[in-house]
Amino acid sequence: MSPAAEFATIDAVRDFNRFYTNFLGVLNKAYLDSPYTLTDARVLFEVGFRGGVAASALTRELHLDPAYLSRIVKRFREDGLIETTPDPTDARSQVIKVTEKGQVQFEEFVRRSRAQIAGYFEKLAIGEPERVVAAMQTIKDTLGMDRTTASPAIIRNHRAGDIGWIVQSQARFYTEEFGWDDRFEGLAAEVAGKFLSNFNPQKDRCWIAERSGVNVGSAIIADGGDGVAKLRLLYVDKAARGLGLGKLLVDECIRFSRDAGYSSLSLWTNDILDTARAIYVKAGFRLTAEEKHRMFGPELNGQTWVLDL
Amino acid sequence: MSPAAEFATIDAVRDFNRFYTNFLGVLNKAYLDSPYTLTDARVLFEVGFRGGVAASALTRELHLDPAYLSRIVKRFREDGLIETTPDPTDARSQVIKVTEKGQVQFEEFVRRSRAQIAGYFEKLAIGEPERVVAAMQTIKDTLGMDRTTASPAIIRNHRAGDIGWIVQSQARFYTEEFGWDDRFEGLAAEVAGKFLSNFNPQKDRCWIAERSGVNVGSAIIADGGDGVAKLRLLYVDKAARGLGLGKLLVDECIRFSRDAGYSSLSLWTNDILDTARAIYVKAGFRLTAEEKHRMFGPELNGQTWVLDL
DNA sequence: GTCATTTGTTGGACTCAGTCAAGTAAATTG
DNA sequence: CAATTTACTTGACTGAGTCCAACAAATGAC
Repeated sequence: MSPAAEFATIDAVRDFNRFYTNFLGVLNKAYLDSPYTLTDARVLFEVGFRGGVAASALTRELHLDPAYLSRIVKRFREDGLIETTPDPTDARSQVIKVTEKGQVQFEEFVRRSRAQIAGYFEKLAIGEPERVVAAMQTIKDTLGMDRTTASPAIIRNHRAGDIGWIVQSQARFYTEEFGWDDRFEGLAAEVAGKFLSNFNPQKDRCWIAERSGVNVGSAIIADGGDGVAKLRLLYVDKAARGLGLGKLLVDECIRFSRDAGYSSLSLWTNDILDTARAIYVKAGFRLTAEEKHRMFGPELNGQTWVLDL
Repeated sequence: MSPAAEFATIDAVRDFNRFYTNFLGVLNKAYLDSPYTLTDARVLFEVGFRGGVAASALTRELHLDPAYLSRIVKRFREDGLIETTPDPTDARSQVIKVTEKGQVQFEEFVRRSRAQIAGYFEKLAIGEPERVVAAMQTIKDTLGMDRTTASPAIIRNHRAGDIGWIVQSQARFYTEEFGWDDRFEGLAAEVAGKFLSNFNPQKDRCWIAERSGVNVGSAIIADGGDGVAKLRLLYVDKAARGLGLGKLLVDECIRFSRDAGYSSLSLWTNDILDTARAIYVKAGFRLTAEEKHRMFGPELNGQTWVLDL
């Protein structure tokens, strides 16, 4: 970073810190009408979340004074929220766990905290919460020291709005990356719309890859007739590349197609999409047809791949 | 947001809050080896940044107790960091300003704070600081928006991904609000897809209402044949209701349809959508047909409205 | 086996941040 | 003009959190 840019960047961070200090201050009022303080809640949360922590780990994790923590632990033990047992591997240390009563209190904290945030998010436009979460993820992943603990992705079936999301994200990506025009989005929307309109749970399926509530990938299996399943709209967002999500989605598609009784699985793609092609090849697909076209503006090499099930 | 998606999103926010509380805790140690506290710094910063503030403004801005602030101001005055002069327009109030000495201390605070953050940023890869700052901007703009003084909405033509956004936002809204099923999203996607596939700039148009980079509304005019324009997919997001965007979009539709040489403008809607209907009535549309249907699950009253141009 | 280190616990003094109540003086409202 | 509200000030107080010192017991390093 150049020094000039540095000041602007740093002051932007300082500005954000002032803003977020305020924001957190408002949120933390949630604990006001309980007999516990914010620090109490943080300790109980940490103990409840992991299960069986040493006091020394807590002081490091939460940046608390050992003396202070010791007193909090003592109070919690007297209140019956946690119990401590000596650590068998290190007799100096002790293992701290929540009791059932502690678990109840812990869940109460979680409930309150969630309600607070939900109150804020209610006022937001569709898609805004996801943008915020994605931004938070970016900050945490970048500033957080240990890079290994990025939150994992899950794969689930589609819900309301997901089809629209698929169209939107693919259209943006192919337009920005390859300069495809409107017609691609039109085709994607039509394909996706027909998929939903003719949806048959036995023969059709849509998978969404999601990470901390944000959609990051998709794949669709639709009935192509004559025992052929069509794999469509495979996509993994830039933010989630390199995690093997593409392969996971394709595997899911193959398994489902087999179980649904299809005899083969077919897909249409364009040869510029290298990573996707690599996944198809690895999964055993073979190229059955190829033709140049200009369906979306630039000249492209359309390819049909087939896998016998 | 659906409740299921909500938990993942909210817990991601809670996770970030825990992380950032820690991060801020570390940063705020910057004031430790100065004779001033974090609150002192906040006060001096606010006074230094604006110049000539009333005490009451400070209490509001920094969420401080008047008594508490009064003492801080007193101490600062004794230390020669600030000076207070009576407000000529209101003798109860006083104007607080930094002295030269105060300015020096203020700059020292800024320097320290910057050094702290710079220390963190030194370890980052090229481009990462910018990503972090952009993410912070997103969070601040989304959460911190004082929605009353919010940046105004603009209306523009569609871009890549907007059609997908329309499908997504409408599907989510009608599913959550009225319990409509998948078939609505399917129909919306097909309609929107056909619109793009057959797009004719002379006869078709799509408007997007946007506020600080976020889509908040939409409307489409498509050629219905026989000189009839079809108004479709009118939508204003929850976050932007009450700003008259719906009317603005409909007006835009009417003007375009007239200019494009259509003889009438027709639209299909459902009677439960009260605010939309009010807009149509006001614009001069008249109800020409009505029929009960169950296209999207619950029983609905479909209505066709027409405006002669 | 000794010595330094780590993991806790306890006591006491202290500061910071904030609350509460009461009071003064000016401004605003009816 | 009286009553209420607003802008501060002061005193008395509290509870959260920090700092320091001392201590016990176990562990690790050499």
